[in-house]
Amino acid sequence: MRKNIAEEYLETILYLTRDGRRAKTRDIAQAMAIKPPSVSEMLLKLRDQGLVEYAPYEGALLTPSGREQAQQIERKHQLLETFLVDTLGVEVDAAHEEACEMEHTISESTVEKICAYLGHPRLCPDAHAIPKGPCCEKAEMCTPLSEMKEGEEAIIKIVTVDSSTKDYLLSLGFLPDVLVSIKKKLPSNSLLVRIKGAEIAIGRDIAHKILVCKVM
Amino acid sequence: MRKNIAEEYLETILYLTRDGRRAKTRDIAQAMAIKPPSVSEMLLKLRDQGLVEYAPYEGALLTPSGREQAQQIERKHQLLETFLVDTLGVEVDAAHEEACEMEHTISESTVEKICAYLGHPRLCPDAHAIPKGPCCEKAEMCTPLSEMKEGEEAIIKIVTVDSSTKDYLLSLGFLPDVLVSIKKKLPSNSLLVRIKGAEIAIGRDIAHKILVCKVM
DNA sequence: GTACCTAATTAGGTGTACCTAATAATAAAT
DNA sequence: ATTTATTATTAGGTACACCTAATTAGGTAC
Repeated sequence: MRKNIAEEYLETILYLTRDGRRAKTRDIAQAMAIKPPSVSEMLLKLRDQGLVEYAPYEGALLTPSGREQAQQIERKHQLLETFLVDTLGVEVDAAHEEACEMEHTISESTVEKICAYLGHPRLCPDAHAIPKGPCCEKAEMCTPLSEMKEGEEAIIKIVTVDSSTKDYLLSLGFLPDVLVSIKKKLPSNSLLVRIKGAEIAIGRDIAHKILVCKVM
Repeated sequence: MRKNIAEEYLETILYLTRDGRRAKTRDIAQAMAIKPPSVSEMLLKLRDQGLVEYAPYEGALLTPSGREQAQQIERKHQLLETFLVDTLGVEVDAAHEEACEMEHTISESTVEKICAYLGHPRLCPDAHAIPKGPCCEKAEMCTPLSEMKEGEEAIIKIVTVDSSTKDYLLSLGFLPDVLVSIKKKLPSNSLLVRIKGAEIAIGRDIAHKILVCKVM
């Protein structure tokens, strides 16, 4: 079974079962612009894979694992669409079409990076809610380094910056689970921090992208 | 013939003919991890589509139209890879793999937007040169609004900003081919410009993303 | 309860991209 | 020049996702 195709079915079934009812063969076929016999056939395969609950003449339902996969694809779609529209300025309709294709090729770890890049958005350009991902949960337990006050201490948790900045920060010792203390907040909103015994100045923009966990 | 698959063949042939020699069936098969008979078969189809020059036992060569398509995919790949690595901080190897998939799903117009977003980069993270696209040519004939001097006038050409900023600028009349004149350059590098009779302040960051053509 | 209608399934078939095994062409070696 | 090795092609077959046409199941009307 082709991965993209299975994903399309799962997405469609997720959509059609939103109201709690089982998805009918006919409706799945219609939504995917294919004929009902193709659906019957595929539902058997998806059932064998443990992705849908299905018995002939009774429609289909997602199993927990099928639902999880479907939701993950949907989230990929929404984050891609958000990125295309909000960051690149692609038209909403075109972005939707393109996200439909790209959602099957982007990896889990890359969507998480896009999510962080977009600041863990809660809404898609089409106004649908975007479910939280693992990156959102983590980010919620953290505060940007830029919001720390003088004298406070924190543990570095997530650093989401481009690769050259990342290399620079790594060379300074900015790794997850390392302790930093804020020595001074400069008027430009730059920070003077102490890390591994060295005092380092960090610009406002970068400090905003370093998420830390306050130490009480 | 599936689009993605044809594209994979074209890319492979482009790569294998870099040295001027014709691509051998065996080498194409090896590069694509498939068997030679599959290649022979597909080469006939690609020939019928006018994408490759091919005669049995003589290997394959790209036609002008095939070469153009192949180069376009290659450029998509490189820009995606650059984006993944430089902007999102994805590991180089993972980015390469992912770009291999995504290159077939991203549209021409969206790659152009990514290219502009990245500032028309000339090099890929893997050190290969990225060929110029139409957006690069246009951008070369323009200067960022932020580099204009007080008293100068210019025609707006390309505005590459996120969608909310775009809406804001549109409401002010920042459309292509509209004339702006720089009234004052503020110490913060913000600009006071005159557009359609109104005086408007534009921040440094936004001014950098508005490309204009100087009027002498 | 029977007739009827709609929806779903089964049966059988198509096109695509791959495969293996067998055959043919080219290139290299003696 | 003939044999040998390599490479390419042809022939025939598989898996997949779709299709149409025919059949069967389930719900509704009378």
